[in-house]
Amino acid sequence: MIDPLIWKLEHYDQLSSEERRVLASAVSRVREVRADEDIVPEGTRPTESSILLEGFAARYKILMNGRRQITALHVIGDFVDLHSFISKKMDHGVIALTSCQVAVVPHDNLRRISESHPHLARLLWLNTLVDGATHREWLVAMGRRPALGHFAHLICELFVRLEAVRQTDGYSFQVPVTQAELGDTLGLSTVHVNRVAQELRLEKLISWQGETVTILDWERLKQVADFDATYLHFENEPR
Amino acid sequence: MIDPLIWKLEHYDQLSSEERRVLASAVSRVREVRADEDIVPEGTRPTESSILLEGFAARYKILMNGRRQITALHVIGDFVDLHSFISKKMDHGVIALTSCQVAVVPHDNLRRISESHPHLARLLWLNTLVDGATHREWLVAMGRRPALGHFAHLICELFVRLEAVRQTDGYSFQVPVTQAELGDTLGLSTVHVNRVAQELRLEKLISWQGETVTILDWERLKQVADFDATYLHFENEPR
DNA sequence: AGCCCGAATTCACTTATGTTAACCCGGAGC
DNA sequence: GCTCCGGGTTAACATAAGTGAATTCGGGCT
Repeated sequence: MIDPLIWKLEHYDQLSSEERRVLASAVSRVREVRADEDIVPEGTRPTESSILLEGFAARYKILMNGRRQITALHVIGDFVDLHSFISKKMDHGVIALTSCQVAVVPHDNLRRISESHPHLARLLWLNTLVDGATHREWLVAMGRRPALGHFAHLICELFVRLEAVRQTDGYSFQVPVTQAELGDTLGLSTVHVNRVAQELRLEKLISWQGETVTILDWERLKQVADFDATYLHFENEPR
Repeated sequence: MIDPLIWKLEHYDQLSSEERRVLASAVSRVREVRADEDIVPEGTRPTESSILLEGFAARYKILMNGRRQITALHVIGDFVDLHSFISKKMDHGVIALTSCQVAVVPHDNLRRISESHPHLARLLWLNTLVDGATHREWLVAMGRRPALGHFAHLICELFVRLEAVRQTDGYSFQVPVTQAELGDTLGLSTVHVNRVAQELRLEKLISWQGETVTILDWERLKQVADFDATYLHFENEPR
């Protein structure tokens, strides 16, 4: 059931069958969340963490002036709020962008893992570190890349991440995210997201029909995005 | 010697004297780094991590077009590359903004801590989680706050973080960072940093003479910045 | 006291992106 | 087949922030 997470962790390092078993048995139940509902609301103190099994989710923060910034997009296999196991209080919300299915892992089970399976614990730690590295990459994109490069970078990242959890079909994959949500993600207005999306299509870098994105020219897209996947740390090595 | 780090961790949770001892004895040596030199270069695979004992440092990334984005500012007591213990390869550089003194902790020692002192390991994990939460806060500021609020937010954050490691004097503290470096931090041009800094002074929110910043009106500054320190997780509780 | 040099400041001008408001399109439901 | 509605698209205009270059400031050195 949590195979996508296992696939992702196995991109980082070898997992023993014992570790796979421990991880799978840490799940207590599965929960359904409807689109546009919070998977984890800001300000709460969860006693369990959630692994996304199906759907798309986003971490976000709402400002006083009502504007929203999405700080992370989550796909199948992502542990969307693993950090709450240690940081305790949610300083942001996690919302379901589509209807979602999540596997729930009680913090007590995570604690047991951290006490008795240090290597697995380190891989979970790494999982949160990659979230952090991704935040940094987004900061760079937001601060120093033009809108076109920023958008292209996001597409490159989604492609590589979705490929790792077997959610791509050649160069095509599903991105069930509206342009308004993309605006909140990229820090742009909806109108400008539309302009930039059109330029990417005009340049024959991608096609985007409905929810299906297809990368038409991976090399040139990477170049426009100045994309380097190092930060995702998908390199299997002893950790 | 690593008291500032201990102070910070003790803001998160109680440390046992054994844990303090283990942490202190994990340090193998102290290193000096001159201003503008890398403490940890991008692309390397460190075998040890660094705790900042003296000075100011920054994590950064240089783009193909030569532009730079600073993704984190580090102050005394910060573990600037703890993540390299697990992620192995540096996907960004860490530069000394002033001359710096750093305590060096071999990864072998960190591994031993992760095997034998799970609670301490969780606090180190938390240390990296707060880095991540800070990245998110910066993303929000960068994407959805006007330059003035963004700048104000950074000052609020530095004040709270410096206070935790006893580097403030009332509402005054040292920020040895040029306006050009602030531009790379905030994602703004040097000229605009200057304009915004002047507005903050004009509004009597802060004074900034040489390297000394003084907050003149904390309440109003927080309000302009829409600042909420929750994300720093300085709340002592069992982790 | 005079000189240097990096940093801060100012100025004039450009541009990327935001805003507001229509308008259009396609699929879900009747 | 018609209507509704959320999303996508366009257009006209406004503005925050960038650019390039000159000027000033201030602390360290001679």
